[in-house]
Amino acid sequence: MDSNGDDLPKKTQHYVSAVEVARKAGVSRSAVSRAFTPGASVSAKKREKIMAAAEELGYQVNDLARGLLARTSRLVGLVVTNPELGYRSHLVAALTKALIHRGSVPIVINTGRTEEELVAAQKTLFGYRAEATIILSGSPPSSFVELARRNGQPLIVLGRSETGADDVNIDNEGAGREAARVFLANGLTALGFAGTVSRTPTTIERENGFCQEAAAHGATVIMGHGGNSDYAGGQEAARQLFAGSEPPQAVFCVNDLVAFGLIDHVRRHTSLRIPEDLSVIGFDDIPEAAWETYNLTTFRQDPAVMAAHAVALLDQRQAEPDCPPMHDRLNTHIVVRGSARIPHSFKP
Amino acid sequence: MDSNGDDLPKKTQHYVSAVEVARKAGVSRSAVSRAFTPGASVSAKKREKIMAAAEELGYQVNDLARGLLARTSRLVGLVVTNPELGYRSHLVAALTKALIHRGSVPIVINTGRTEEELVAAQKTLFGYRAEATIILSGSPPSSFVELARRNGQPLIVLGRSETGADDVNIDNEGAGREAARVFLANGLTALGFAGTVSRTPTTIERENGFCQEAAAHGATVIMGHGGNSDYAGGQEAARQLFAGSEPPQAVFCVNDLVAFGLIDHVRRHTSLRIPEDLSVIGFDDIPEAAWETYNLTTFRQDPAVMAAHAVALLDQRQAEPDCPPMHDRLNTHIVVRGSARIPHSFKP
DNA sequence: TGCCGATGCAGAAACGCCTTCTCGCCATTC
DNA sequence: GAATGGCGAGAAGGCGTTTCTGCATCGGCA
Repeated sequence: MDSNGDDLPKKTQHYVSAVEVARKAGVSRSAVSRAFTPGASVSAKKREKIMAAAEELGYQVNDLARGLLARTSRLVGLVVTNPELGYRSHLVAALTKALIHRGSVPIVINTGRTEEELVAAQKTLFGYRAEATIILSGSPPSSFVELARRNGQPLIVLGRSETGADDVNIDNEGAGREAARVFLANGLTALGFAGTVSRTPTTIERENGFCQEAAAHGATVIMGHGGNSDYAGGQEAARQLFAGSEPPQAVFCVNDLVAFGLIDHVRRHTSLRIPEDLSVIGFDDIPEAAWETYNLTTFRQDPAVMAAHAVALLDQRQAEPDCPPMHDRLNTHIVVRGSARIPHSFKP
Repeated sequence: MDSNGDDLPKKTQHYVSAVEVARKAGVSRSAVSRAFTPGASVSAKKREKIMAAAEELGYQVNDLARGLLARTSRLVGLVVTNPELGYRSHLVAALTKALIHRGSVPIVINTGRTEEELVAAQKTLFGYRAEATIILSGSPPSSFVELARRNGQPLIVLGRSETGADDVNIDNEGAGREAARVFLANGLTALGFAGTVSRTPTTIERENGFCQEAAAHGATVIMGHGGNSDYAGGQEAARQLFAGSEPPQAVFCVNDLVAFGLIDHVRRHTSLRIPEDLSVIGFDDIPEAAWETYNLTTFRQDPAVMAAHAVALLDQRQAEPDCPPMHDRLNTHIVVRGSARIPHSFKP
């Protein structure tokens, strides 16, 4: 028992530092440091003694100091808007998990997608010398990309390309085309697309693929655009699509949430049965898509896979800081459930 | 134009430091520091000049160094399991938003709820000298609470009391009682409770309140327990509840996801109509509860309010580091929709 | 048995970057 | 001419890492 004994715990209102551990273990400050650095030259006996002292004192290496010297921390920033919404909540969960598994520490900047807000987020992350920034929503302006490059901070953008940064994407256009093909192979030619007014590159690609493939086969596509790409947006799109005298026989929805809103609207306000009178295909395959009510045919976009690729891209970028922007494009595959008639001839 | 001119951007593979800003602005190092500290004695003109230089160079104060000196960072840790699931995704979103609004920077530790995992999360957060830790899932062991106290790091636990730390809670038991009262006032006496095998304090309180109130009025409650408190768990609970010859007339579900699973199971596998033959009440009021398919009567637990209270508690704790553990108990209120028959006499 | 060189380990010192404090100086201002 | 406010210079402090140097120990060889 030494002087800072157990009977005075109140006084210890601060973190213990390496000097205290050194004193307790009867070694030098640097020995403590070495004990915590893998591969450093310390004898096993001494390391053990130091670790015991550290454990007893509740010592924890100060990552702030460590990062100061290393000029980088293990913090990784995730910049995201509405992280609670649909697919994004799963992506955030998968990314935080993957990053922690990697030994990094995820910071989640929940903010808008305007340029100002993105720049503010970047400043915060620079301030903590974040190891990297991953952008899940919105498109970084080129100044953003440039500044990250200048500071040597990897920047990964999900769901956008052409930003000048590394990105992970999926084949939205291909999926859109495939959705059209599923409908067409069933003989359905009156098609609909349920999207949103505020179009993002992602949704535009899905729309383009779908419309192009439909046009190529002489099918017509009528468009419905809700306010947001969520449940209410789906209802609104449905209202538009099914208001006219010639409603579509099949609708491709920009994501699952929109599909749910659309389906519920159709069930309540029309007599159409799904999938007999109306085929619906969604996008994302969030867990709700498998719920019995919806039983939605949709395109699977596995958040864990996306997260793994983002992390892999980060590793690569750190290995080669100066190589040109890398682009990773993932494939999606359709998950067949009951909301769309699927032709026998069709192989996903 | 000085020597590190614009024609050699490649060389700037590092963060610019305060000395460089000082040199560029033609002022002293300390002036730069003063310019970035609110309330320090700098003339407006000089500050402006410094800010301009900082802007041009892309300078950002190193929060690692700042935190090292201050012995604390502005990082706040959120420890959470399955942050993508139901109510929790909304809570995480609300907390990150509230914290950022406050000027803090949220770290999200997505991990299990075992003691080991919680302790590992704590170590990480100590390492970065986090301003505070907020636990959303699981119960911190007493060593955890003690260590946080010793290190002077505020610790806030959501949804658990009796941990020795500050906590924010809701009146689960009262809500359970109210659910029972709604059913009873309708003359429904064959009641059911849909919960999970792995019981948490939160769910136990809801269950207790419900069962006690029912028992006090001579009603019987049969229990269904799914594996997890999610959709599949709700289906499983429904299977148990509706297997016997005397199914319940009304079921209180431990949360909305369970209610959805239960409702879907009932619709598919029984002929019972909701709410004519079966009343269902959920808990949380996540957005899906308002979807037309479910139109679920449920208890509202506003994530933004919960987050605001958590942040307020944090402010209070920082103002008075040594006051005894604080407990904040929020009320819930029932949101009446169509899944349960509501008696005319009933006032929420 | 005694000595040399090699080896491994420990301690001292410097470094990273910012904040804060103390002085001392200069230019205003009354 | 004295008082004030702004500013520069310099140094300390916070904490861990890394490099350098010195010392002890050990193996090997004569």
